[in-house]
Amino acid sequence: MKIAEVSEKFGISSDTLRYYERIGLIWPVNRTASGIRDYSDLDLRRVDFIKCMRSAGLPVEVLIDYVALVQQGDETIQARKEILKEQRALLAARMQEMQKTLDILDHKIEVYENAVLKKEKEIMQEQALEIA
Amino acid sequence: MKIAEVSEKFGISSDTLRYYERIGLIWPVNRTASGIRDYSDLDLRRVDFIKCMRSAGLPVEVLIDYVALVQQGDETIQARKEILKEQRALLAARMQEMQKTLDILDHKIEVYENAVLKKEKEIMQEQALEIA
DNA sequence: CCTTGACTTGGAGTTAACTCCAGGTGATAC
DNA sequence: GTATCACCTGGAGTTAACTCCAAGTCAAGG
Repeated sequence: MKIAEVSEKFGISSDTLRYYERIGLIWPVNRTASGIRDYSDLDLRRVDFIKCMRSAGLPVEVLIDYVALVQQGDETIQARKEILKEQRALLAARMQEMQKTLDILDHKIEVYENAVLKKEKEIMQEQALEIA
Repeated sequence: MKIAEVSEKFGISSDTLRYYERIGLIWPVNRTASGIRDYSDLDLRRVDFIKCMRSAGLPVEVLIDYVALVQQGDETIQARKEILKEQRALLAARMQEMQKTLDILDHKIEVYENAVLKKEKEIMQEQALEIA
């Protein structure tokens, strides 16, 4: 699969895909004889993983470290697990913050809703007075 | 309340508080005769609101627009509600993305956990062989 | 065969959101 | 009263994460 197809498939620009590879966020992708990237199924799964992690806000730097550990083999399993656990905790904390904000937004929207309804009612009564 | 105290209370730097005021993210704060900011209770509630919205990732630019509408009075209630509803939807979508990532992280952590346990077991068996 | 278009690289530019700095003023501690 | 400290402003600098650009190479269509 060529870079433009991968870009299309995941909604990530070709520039970003090359950037990710350059900084070590995804493994080096196989090339055709003329040097053009040819993404394998494994490459696609790696892109998908990084896309998922990035979409949740995990920092690029942390993910680079993680990928480097994966490349170093089985000896780093413990270290990888620790990274994921830490990022999992941070993510859960962010989500809790966001839930708090969501609740406040819902409350404010409801208050505004009531304010709008009240105003409409007043206007209707004014119109009723005009007709009377 | 002086800026350093507000900074302490909310965990927002004085620089950021001044920056927020400068760009219109929070209302102008009352000053003492010599020009020093003196945050009122209302100011504190505004800071708290902005802190909450920012912590959930609502863009500064959107919040500036929202605050400007609040300052324009009751005529803008409908427009304000629309902004909040849109941001609420975006926030919920981000949270869903993050939940997906959280699930994947939990799965991976579990896989790593099992890998670590398996390795420990192998080592124990080796030790048992040595002793035997 | 030649043009068009997708690909390549290294490096520069952009964006959002702060964060820091220099230079200056007023208030407080000793 | 003087030294230190928090505060002020306008503007410059930083950081993360892309995003764009110039200049060059290769492959396929007409």
